[in-house]
Amino acid sequence: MPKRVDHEERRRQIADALIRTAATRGLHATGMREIAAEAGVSLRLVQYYFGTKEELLLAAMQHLATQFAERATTRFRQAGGAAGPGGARNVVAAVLAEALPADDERRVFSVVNTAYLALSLTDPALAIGSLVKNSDAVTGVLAEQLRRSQAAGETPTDLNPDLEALSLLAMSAGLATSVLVGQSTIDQAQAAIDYHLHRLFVAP
Amino acid sequence: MPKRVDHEERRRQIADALIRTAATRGLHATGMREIAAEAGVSLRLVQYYFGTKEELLLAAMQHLATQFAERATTRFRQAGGAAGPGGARNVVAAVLAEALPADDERRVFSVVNTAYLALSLTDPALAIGSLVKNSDAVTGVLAEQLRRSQAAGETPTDLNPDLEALSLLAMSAGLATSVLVGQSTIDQAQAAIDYHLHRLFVAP
DNA sequence: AGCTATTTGATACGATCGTATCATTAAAAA
DNA sequence: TTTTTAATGATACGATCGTATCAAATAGCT
Repeated sequence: MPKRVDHEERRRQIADALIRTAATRGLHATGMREIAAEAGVSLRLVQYYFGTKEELLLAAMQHLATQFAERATTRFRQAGGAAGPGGARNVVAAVLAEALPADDERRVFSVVNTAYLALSLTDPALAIGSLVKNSDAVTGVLAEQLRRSQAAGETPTDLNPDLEALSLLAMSAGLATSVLVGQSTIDQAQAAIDYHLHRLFVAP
Repeated sequence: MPKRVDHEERRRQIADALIRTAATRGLHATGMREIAAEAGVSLRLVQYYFGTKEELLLAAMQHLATQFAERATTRFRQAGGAAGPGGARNVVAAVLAEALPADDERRVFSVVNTAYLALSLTDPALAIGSLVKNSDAVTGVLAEQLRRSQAAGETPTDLNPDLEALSLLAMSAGLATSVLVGQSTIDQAQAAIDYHLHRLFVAP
């Protein structure tokens, strides 16, 4: 038997290289040769693991969504999880804050995610699939947490969980791009999120 | 004296063609030849009015920002303007609703605007200039209107005008992209805006 | 050692892109 | 009618891109 290599690991490595270069040179301007150089492999190998560039783009998009989901999960677990009093606030705060480009890692995500978003609006082959499904699920989670918090008496009952969830997620996404273009600072964006958290969650 | 032509008009015409094709085929995928065909002129003429493609891209971005500002102005004037009771609400509602892709015209703006946003994040030559300045000015207007409404007793004094203005604009932008990707409908996005307007403006 | 999966190398092809360069025509104002 | 500007036409150039195609070399597992 010959050399054995984890194909998924290699694909992740190459996809990471794409994401990295796309964050600095732009997604559309990132070519196969540049990706190979960034990944430290040959152009031929990129073709070996991804037959076509479209396949690579799709895999990288999926990878980006997965990474984001993992980071969000980690963050809200570190915040104490969803159980017990104030748990709902932890979940909401974690999801909203995770979308902000607070450090280099998250900035890369925001930039490339925006690039994929723009690209998918006109390229039906990309179909945005992963990203939308992700956001859709998150919206449901937020609404559910708000309802749970309302039942626990920690959130005013006169607010609409569904509309709040939708607008909160839209707001965090909008704040992220606001920071990216330099219109507002990270602190301002975080302050806006905290401001709304204060409005949504009262003392238990 | 020879034939006289309004150069600015011609430039607008070509820039419009760029915006139109960019909304359907993508900004990066839109070539000079395609723009010329869409504008109904020769490729040579596009080169005549715009020496380089970068110049054309910048002019079209400026044009896009101008069109948006004009539409927003028209809308809030039709809503009764800023004077008198409830005027602040008119201004805020107009600005927020204008950002939503409610019809084809606004959808084109949202799509191309998103494309420019993504492009400017990695292309320093574009520098996003027009768009950011626009959003920055709008944020100031919103905050000012909220303060005025607070002074008139039509808005709760315990809310923060600056943070509200920043998050409202971020929210409308986020809602716009949410509609674009099909995650939510126009009605849901408008409902979210109305929901927050109800929270911000009470009976006089 | 031998088989096999992995990886690299060196190109080359066709297409498309932005840009440049010739020349010519159309038309309106003087 | 002359003059000047607007506009078109037909290409052509160099570059870059995704992709394909030849081949060879490397290295682990049995």
